[in-house]
Amino acid sequence: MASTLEEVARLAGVSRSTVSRVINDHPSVRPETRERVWQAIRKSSYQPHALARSLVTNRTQIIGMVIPEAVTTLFTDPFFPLLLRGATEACNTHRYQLLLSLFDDPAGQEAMYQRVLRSGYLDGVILASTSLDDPLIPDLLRDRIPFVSVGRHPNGRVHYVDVDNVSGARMAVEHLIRLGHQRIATITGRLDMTAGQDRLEGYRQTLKAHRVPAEEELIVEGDFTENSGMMGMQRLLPASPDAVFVASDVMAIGALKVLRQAGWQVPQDIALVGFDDIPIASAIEPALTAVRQPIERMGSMAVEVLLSILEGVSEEEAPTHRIILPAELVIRASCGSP
Amino acid sequence: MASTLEEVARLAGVSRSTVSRVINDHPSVRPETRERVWQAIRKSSYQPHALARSLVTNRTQIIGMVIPEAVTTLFTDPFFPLLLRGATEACNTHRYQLLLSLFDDPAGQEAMYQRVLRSGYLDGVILASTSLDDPLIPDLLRDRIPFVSVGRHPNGRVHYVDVDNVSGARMAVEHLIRLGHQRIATITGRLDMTAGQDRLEGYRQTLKAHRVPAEEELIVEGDFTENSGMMGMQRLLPASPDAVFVASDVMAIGALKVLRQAGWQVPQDIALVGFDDIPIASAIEPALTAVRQPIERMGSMAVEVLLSILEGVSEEEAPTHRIILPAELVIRASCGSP
DNA sequence: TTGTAAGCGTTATCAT
DNA sequence: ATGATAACGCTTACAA
Repeated sequence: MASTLEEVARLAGVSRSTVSRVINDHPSVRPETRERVWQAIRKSSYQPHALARSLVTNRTQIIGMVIPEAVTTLFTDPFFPLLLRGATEACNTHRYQLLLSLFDDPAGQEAMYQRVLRSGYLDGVILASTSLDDPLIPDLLRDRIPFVSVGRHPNGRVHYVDVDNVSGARMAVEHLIRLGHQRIATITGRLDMTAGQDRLEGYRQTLKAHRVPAEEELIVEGDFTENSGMMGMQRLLPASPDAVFVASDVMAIGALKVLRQAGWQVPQDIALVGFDDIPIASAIEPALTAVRQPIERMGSMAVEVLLSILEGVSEEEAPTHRIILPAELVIRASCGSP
Repeated sequence: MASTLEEVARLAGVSRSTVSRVINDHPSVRPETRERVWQAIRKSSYQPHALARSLVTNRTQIIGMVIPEAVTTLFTDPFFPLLLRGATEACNTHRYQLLLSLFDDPAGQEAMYQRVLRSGYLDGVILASTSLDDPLIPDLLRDRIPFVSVGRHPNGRVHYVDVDNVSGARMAVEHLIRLGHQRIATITGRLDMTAGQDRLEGYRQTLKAHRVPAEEELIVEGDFTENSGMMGMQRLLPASPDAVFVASDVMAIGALKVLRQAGWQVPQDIALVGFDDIPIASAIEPALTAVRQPIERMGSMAVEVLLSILEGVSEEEAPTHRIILPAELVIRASCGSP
């Protein structure tokens, strides 16, 4: 069934090398030979053995998508599916494959790193949602494994693709201020991730710019999960904010549940803005005003950037790619109208 | 950096074979030799080259997860992320890797099939949500590529893992009947998939069992997308059903939107039951009563079954694995109470 | 217990 | 333009 170069060669009455040349579109093959070889290839329904090829070319056409341990629980968040879809789309157009690695336990992560990342199976890696202190990044740098991070990273050698979290948060909070809200609270994302930090930063900047005093009791830390959104809202209630900027839609849904239970009306009693604009945002009651990030686009861009690095002519210190995509505010019902 | 067996062997003063034996835990290596070799391995931070190994063992420890073209748009449905999570989990415990293939266009699918499935990169494949007439299944059978389908398939040689769709649907409709509903409609799933067929079958069986006449105007076909749920509900309104069994939660959300717009109260004016019990089901207002399927479990089971096939001693006609996991009815607010 | 050597199916270099 | 032949890094008989 799985025929080899050798058999095709015999069938066509040429040598392995010639068949190989035909397969790889090498110019110096006489047209009639080429045709004869193609016939033999079709006849034997030959398919090159990717492994054997990779062994010599040092290219597998496979890139890894690594999502570290801590976020695995988060996988129900539509963020990852969308990211994946963008990434696979780009892979498809470039005839690359995507190997998905969800690291589940911290112990396994190191083992996985050795086994997968250093095994020669991958041409490069996309890293999603890593925390700032994730050992993966230094490891990858040390081993010179080409990778692109989805999410800003301070290290100057890390290529990344990100959304403009700071200005996204600013747009959200400015919207709330414009609507006349005074006590604007926030439920932050994980603060050991730049996305969490940046969204908080945008929140702070906006309050400052509008001379609204930042009260620490109006800032509670979440971790992007729905549950942390519920806990956060719970802790916020006593401070009686009149608006909350929630750093992710999933957390906003959690917050909404708590508000409903506590008998607060949204947006009458309190306004809510989310971040992400995942599909459910428009399905819930009231429809959620949210900062939209181009998640799919980030996935495909990450792949594009990685491939451009892989095809980089000069191994030597090429510039670090740092791509920031714009965010956008989608206004729905959860903030009411002015 | 990437050292080879050869170098380790030189460092330890033994031959390549011995190092190979140590790496592969072959028993016949003298303990002291083994120790010496391990030291050399650590010292050179040697990592076996997976490709080279695979070339000779004919095993890559990679399995593919294939999601055909038509469903790619569906990828925002939490079904797939959950399935993926289950699958990766099982892969992690068995030290396998998962290669994700989303086929985006029908044209590309054939090319992809040749390139990926027949290239020798995969030990086996998990197939998700294929339609009955997808050419992939006959192709895989012909090429004797080991695979497991997530979702029942009538071909007797297809191994599969599925949820008990018929009895799940029965539970849903029986619940509605128990609550006194008379005009029970259904928005079906894609009828070119067994999941869609089976859920409709369960609906029909139950009506029959309870001597409720099946009116064809109460049956509309959907395709599992939210949009088809909206369209389906739209078409159902004139028939004024007092309950709807919707074959997926995502469609139920679409139906809910239409009902809201039309001014129908759920559950006062009409009851709604979904299928899947994805996380949002409990987040929306009113919380959705739904048939729960163990999606993650299906993902991990599919992997387990595939691996058991791969490790199957006798290539010869082993029995076809057909695993049906139980469904469960989760009662919430969308049907009201008796 | 250990080493030698023959592959695995390609690509790539060098003659011809 | 084509064909030998040597890698690529590993496993695995077969010998010793």
